[in-house]
Amino acid sequence: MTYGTLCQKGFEGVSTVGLRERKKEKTRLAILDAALDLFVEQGYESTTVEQIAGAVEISPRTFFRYFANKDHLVLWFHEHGKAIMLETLASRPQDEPPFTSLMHALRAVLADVAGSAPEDAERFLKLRRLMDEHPRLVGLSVAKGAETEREVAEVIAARRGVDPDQDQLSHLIVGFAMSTMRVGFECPRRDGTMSEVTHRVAESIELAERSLRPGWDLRH
Amino acid sequence: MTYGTLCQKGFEGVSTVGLRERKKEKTRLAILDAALDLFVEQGYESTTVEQIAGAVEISPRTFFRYFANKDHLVLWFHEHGKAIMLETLASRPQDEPPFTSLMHALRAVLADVAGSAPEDAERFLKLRRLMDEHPRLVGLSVAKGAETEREVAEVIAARRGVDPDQDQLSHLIVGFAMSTMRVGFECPRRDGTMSEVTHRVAESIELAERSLRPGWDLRH
DNA sequence: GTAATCTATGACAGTCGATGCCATATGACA
DNA sequence: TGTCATATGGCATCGACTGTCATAGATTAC
Repeated sequence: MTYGTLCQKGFEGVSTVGLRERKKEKTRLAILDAALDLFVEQGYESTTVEQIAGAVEISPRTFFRYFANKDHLVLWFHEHGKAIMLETLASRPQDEPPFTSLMHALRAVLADVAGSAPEDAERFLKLRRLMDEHPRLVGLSVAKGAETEREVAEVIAARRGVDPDQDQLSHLIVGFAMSTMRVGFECPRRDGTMSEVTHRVAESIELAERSLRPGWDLRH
Repeated sequence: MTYGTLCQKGFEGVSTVGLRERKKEKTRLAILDAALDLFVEQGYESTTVEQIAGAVEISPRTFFRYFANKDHLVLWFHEHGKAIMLETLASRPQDEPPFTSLMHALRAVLADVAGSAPEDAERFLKLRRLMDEHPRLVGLSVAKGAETEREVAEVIAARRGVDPDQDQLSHLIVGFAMSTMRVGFECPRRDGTMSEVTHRVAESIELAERSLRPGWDLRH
């Protein structure tokens, strides 16, 4: 599975997908690209939905049928990352130490991003540059990440056989894992290429693993 | 220093503060309390600024002179927490391991909240219950926390004598510390008393310290 | 192929959060 | 008391959304 999967909804053949569906996905990406370009040009706040809609020649009302709100343009790729994370997690052996599984999930997300189609990679990097200049977007992103964190914590708690509302360690494990992820993806500021991202994430994973006591995530 | 400090701006005597200042702080708290009650009653989203303003008999325009926006009602106590955190951090010896200093800062925030005046404690607990029911508010809170995290990371990097844009470990240290904080403060769901919060935060600090390798935050 | 049907879109009106501007009221201070 | 600073309210306006309805175009049934 690659980063572009979300945009294509599988390959069951044209007949299943239909003209309608394909056109919708094309429009969605057109909106996304137009918006990102406008954001880079004139900033996030000062770009209006009306402008974005105008750039792709749809009505503002239609814009909101593709993206629930303006923020979703920026948070959109999170959905995909979350999906990969949960899938990977489900595929790991139940008796693997949770943090190890989470690092595998993180690597899977990274591999997916790094291996995505050029246009998708472009979008990803553009978004990342955008966040560098707009702290508010980082906030949005982190908040979305916290949502994922909550979900993942439930999975981890279930796997450890404890009640997520009682067990702090499950939350701590996931919290540390998400911190590792954020540090890897967010702390850039050099050339901003995909290979840099890959390198940085690998580095932060290594750092985290070296920092934790062996077996810390196995206690009850 | 107690949690209420922000609401009173010191004790240099009435003459320095003046009627104006005192009235303003009284109004600010009145708005806050009215808003929290309305939020509990009818939810965050469905409470309008007009209603809040009406409840304290001010104009909506004036509301925005006390709180930059509706979200600030909820994020307000973060400012205070951040201030304590940075103060505590500054007061710790430069050669103390960074994570240890951060845990001291966390304990200071906790002590402040726990030792605040009854009305302030009430506000804090009410807010916390509110967040339990409104995921969006948790998101706001986390986003605000991310901002703090960034600032704190700069302090830690400076202290370690490294460039914050180059050194991932500084970010990881602060990320782990903030995760510990969130786990302690956010994972509640029992009686919702202040003593429970105290207990939970202490627990998460202990858990974090036990999980990390001694000296992990000293490497370069 | 035509009719019935489903659905994506646009237009419009309306709500709410937020901001700038100006007039006025009220505390501060000499 | 009079002057000055500032807190407030009212108004106009913008921009993000949302509900509703009519319509055009795609899909399916016959």
